[in-house]
Amino acid sequence: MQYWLFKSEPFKFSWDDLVSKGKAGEEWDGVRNYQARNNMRAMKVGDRGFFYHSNKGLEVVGICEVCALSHPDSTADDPRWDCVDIRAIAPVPHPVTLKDVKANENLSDMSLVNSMRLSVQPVKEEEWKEVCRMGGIDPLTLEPA
DNA sequence: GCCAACGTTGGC
DNA sequence: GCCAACGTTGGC
Repeated sequence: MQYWLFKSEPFKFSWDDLVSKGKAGEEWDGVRNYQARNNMRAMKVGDRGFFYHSNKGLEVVGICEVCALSHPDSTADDPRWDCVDIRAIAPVPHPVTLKDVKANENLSDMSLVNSMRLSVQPVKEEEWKEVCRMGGIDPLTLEPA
């Protein structure tokens, strides 16, 4: 399994919006950046991702799961844009802020810090565990820890 | 709301 | 294929 991070501006599409979509999840459309698209093309069903609120909040608020492989973005009129579908699987009990991430030396290589503008990012397994720990969630059971 | 960073576009 | 202009992202 691989790990990822999805950024969204909460006033456009928030964690609560994703939760309200339930098991069916939501097409992660609108991405018009090659690197982000390539990341989505590399995803497999069952891969997990952090859901991060950009602009407002600036924190990891939930954990989601890829529930459909990349496919053409239904909102794009250009066939080069693909996207996956994701669904919410667990909230993060104590949202992990960008400030917290920046302050943690173990996370100094995270894309969130170094590739600020990339909206769909890979997350290393150690980073995944560390952010889960900070957020008070067990990375295996997804129960509060 | 500002502006730095950075990706994309398009003229040459 | 270079690079200036431009648009967008996203933290502050």
